[in-house]
Amino acid sequence: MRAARAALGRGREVALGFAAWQRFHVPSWSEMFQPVRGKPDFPALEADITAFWRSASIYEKSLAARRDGPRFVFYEGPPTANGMPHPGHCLTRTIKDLYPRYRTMRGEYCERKAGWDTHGLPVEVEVCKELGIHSKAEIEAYGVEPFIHKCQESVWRYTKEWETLTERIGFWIDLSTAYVTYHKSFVESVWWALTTLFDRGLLYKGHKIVWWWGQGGTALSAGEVGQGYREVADPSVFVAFPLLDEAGEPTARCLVAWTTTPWTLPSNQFAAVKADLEYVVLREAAVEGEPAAGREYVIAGPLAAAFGEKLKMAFEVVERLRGDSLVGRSYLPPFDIFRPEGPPQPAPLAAGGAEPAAWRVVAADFVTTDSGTGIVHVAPAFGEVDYGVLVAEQARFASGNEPTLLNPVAPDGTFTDAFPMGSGRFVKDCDRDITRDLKARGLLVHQEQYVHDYPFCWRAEKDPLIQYPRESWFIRTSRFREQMLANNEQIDWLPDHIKHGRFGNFLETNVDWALSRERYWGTPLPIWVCEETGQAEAVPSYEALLAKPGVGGVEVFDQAKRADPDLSDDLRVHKPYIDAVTYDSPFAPGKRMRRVSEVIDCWFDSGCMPFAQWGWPHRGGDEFAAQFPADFISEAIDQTRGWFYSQLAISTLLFGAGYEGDLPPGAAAPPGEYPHPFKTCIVLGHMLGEDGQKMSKSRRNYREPAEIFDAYGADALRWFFLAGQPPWTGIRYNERAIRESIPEFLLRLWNVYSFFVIYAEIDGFDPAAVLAAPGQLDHADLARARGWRSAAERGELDRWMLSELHATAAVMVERLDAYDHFAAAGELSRLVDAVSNWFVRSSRDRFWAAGRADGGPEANPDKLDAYWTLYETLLTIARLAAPFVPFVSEAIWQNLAVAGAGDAVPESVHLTDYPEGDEALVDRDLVRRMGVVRDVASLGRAARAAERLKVRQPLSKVEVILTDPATGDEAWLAAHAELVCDELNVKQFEICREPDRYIERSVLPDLKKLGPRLGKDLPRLRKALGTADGAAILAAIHDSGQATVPLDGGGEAMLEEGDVIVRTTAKPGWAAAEGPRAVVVVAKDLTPELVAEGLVREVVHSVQTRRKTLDLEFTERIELVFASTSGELREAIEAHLDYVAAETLATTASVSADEPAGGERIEIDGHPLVIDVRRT
RNA sequence: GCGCGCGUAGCUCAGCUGGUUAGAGCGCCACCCUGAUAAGGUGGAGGUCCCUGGUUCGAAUCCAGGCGCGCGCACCA
Repeated sequence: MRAARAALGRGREVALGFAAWQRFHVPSWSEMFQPVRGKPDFPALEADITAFWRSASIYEKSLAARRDGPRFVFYEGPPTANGMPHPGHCLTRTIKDLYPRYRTMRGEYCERKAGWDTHGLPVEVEVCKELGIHSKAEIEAYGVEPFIHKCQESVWRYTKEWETLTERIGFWIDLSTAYVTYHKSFVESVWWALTTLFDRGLLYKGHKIVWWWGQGGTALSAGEVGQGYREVADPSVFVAFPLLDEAGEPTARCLVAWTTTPWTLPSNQFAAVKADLEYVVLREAAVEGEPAAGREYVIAGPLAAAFGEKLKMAFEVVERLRGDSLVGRSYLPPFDIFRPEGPPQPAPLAAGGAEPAAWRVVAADFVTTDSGTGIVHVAPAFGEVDYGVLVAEQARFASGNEPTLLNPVAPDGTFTDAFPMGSGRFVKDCDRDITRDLKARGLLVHQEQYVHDYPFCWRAEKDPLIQYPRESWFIRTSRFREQMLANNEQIDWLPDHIKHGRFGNFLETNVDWALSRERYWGTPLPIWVCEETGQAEAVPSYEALLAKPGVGGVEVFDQAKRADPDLSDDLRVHKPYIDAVTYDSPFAPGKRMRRVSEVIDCWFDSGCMPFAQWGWPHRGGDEFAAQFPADFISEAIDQTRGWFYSQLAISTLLFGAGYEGDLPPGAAAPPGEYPHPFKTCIVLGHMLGEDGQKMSKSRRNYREPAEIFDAYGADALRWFFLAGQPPWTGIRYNERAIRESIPEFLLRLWNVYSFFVIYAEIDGFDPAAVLAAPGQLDHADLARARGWRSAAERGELDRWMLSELHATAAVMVERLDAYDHFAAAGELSRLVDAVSNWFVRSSRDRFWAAGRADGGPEANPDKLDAYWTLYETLLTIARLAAPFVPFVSEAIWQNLAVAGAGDAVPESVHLTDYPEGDEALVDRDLVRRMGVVRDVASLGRAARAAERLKVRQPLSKVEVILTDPATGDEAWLAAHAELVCDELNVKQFEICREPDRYIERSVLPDLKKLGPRLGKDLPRLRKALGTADGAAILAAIHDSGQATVPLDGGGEAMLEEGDVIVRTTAKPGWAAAEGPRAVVVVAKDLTPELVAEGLVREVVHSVQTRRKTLDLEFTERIELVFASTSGELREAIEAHLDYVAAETLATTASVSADEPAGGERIEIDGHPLVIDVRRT
């Protein structure tokens, strides 16, 4: 292929193939560049580029070229492919593409291994929806084996959409070697991690109150619970607990307890008060004509008033008492399902004496007066704190007499027969009946709605979670809190407040990781238990399992495989097959080891990804060693407690001191600065819909990514993400904003590119012809071309452009190295604006000047300079822009570099080195001074506009007054008189000799300087200077070095050089405009000669318009015939006939009073004119 | 409730180590320019810089207290 292309000579054919190019380039007449269409079809262009990258394996080549470079390690946080990708994923994929691309261009070797998160509740729930089932019983009835098969299929449901998106947005990543969390190799790495934790005593089984998903029959981790909070209105009830007298009979005095979970009242075991808090006993005040109500309420003193208001009743306080005086009193619980008949029976305490084991007032520190009544209903089965009360009470009683946990709720979240009223119904659904019953029995003191956030299952959104006592497996992460915090210190977070804010806070409040899930589709917990003794051991791999003595049950999978040869071998390590594998117990002769039934939290899978993606430590030692830790990761903010945490926690626990001893024999130890798994993390904001609300399918407040790609292209979307706002602000996904970002950058760049190609063709500018060794076509490479002149030899405009170019490159590198692509994009945008609106604009004449640009005998050196400058600028911009907008950059590179130089230059812009900027070409003084010229031009246009002097009308003179003559810019500006005259269409440029005619100078104090010195006198000085003669003060400072200003109300202030700022304002009556650096005045007076010239310019403009309507080529010659009844106009045209002909490429031109047959009838400033443009 | 972030033009956002007339882009209006034109230029309209109080000669910027929005946390019993 390479040889074939070389045989074609200078590689004219473009790598994309000509047919593809024709779609966005008009058919060629050229020898150099493919002509560029003025109106690019970006989506079509991108499709062609994508095809080119794929067929030419550009991504693979970009890796191969950097194989020996330093590593840049990137981790792909695995998405789940069982849902459609949405705009948020486009953002992450854009950011994840930008930095690897950039780093690769910088010479680093950046492998990009894709990954898929495949396990867990989301998948199971999806499958259940599909099967129309919900509960675990239904899954069991359907069969675990077919269910698992469904899960495995479901995981790949939208893979195609994901792959399409990935390629379409230009995210370069290796999908073919993607890691998959359900693969055997991945699972075995996770097993190794769990075995290591188990052997170190960090994985334990605990009896705890967990957040429980009743319908799903499993506990959830803190992370999962956090995802499901929702605001709901729950019943809020105030319930009377009558205190018992010595005989065990209820009295009229009642404790008032408050709860938002009436369904926990049947399980009440204690009432808690705060020992040192004051409580009051309230009695309903007597109302005239009615007997005083007999009942008394005990409630915390500070809450009594609010309580009275709620009940809209007047109470009198009959007694005040401290909380500890209530401790030990028995009361009547709201339900008697667990309570024996008769008075409470005391049970012996460990320390001697006796007390009733339950339904007794206890003291507890967690009681507050923030809300409620200061008396807490304690149901140990359904609250972590409540459970703590029970454990503490149990410790007080003599062995065998402890209070037991009372639990009338089954694991599926329904009441058992122990509570007949709710038997078989979900607990929360019984709140209303329970409340009604309490009311009927006179125990309901008050009822209202309480709006608060309550957790629901993050996947089954209608299922509320409940706190529930359960045996569950935990990882002792809380023991590593300090180490995790220390490791966090070493991570660079963007934005940096994440480190000590969200993420740091989350680590501070770390609790043990509730790891196990009583589910089906997940990494099985690799723990086998002796059926006799209950002793357990963990198994680090399938191979280790097979090596166990007397292993059996492996054949279950083999049989299934025979029945279905398509069955994936990866399922060997999954339920239900793995559950069949048992082996001889080392703990009890003749007994078997059986696996526990649980699978694990899928977040643990993804957190193991740094090593599990290679199957380490069982295999992949070299890869892991080279790819840990990551230099860069990026995900959205919801991953703080997800993937960001799981990676850090696992890494900290596993790779802290002494991990080497836990590696299997022969496994490579990981290198690097352990144990933080990533060095830099960009935390992305959440994307919002068009209306600023959360994106939601049902609200239809965003357009599908595919539609955006089809309408505007991937580069437009990428640019919108990268240049629109810093990545961590919540991004409004706004179609209008995406559309509008095109002209301001992509199209502007394209226009310059198109301009260059058009004129390069006309002038025969052909770099490839004069470059023996083009290299990467950077400054040094171009210097070897024939006819090339160094920057020092070129004009100021060229030097200025090159200076801007190289300075911008340097800043962009500096910004991108700091992961600040937003600022880098801003620089790039400014650069493109500078090329388009100053360099090209000011250089037009040079491109249109006589002579060729081909290095031949007719060559015009200045013209050639302009081409070389623009050529270098465009190529460099293509490379600078490549990580941001990879498609357009590639299109420009293909045409400007590959089309001419063929194999002699890198085949793709993404195979070039990122420009770093050549400091030697940067001339900051020139840039500043060019800024002055641009200011003057801009002010001149403003002055014209203010007087309605249109630019086509030539004026005699422009005068400039510089605000600060000391800079020495005067002479420099005078030297650029031609440029200014050109821009402003004036005949003469002058630095004003008598500025006082046009301007006034006033003197302002430099507050920053004088503030600290004068303090309170400052306002008076400002007032004094406001009315003072500025010129006199300036003169005084100039002559004697200081000026004295008298202050109102006495005293004076002394001013020295540098204490004041001079402001220049234009006097009224002149066509003048003022800016911070200069005042520009244009002469308004018109001589007949100037008027005539103005008319001629109008005529030329009309002819050009006519050429355009006739669709003439830029170089096509014409014949011109004018006719006008206006003598003034005829004279003007006649006087400038040569000029008109030259400007309009007319071979002949004539003007007469007689109207010709053809032609267009128009009016020029009130003068009638007929123009006849004829093709030659 | 606690924590993090945010509140500046119609929209999207800069500015915020205190300093003079608070900026940019887009949108809108007017005019201009147009041999790159889905461009470009100049001007204009549009602001209680969320509120209140404090520190200071001076506050969009610092401090305190509110209010509002987004997100996170969770022993709201």
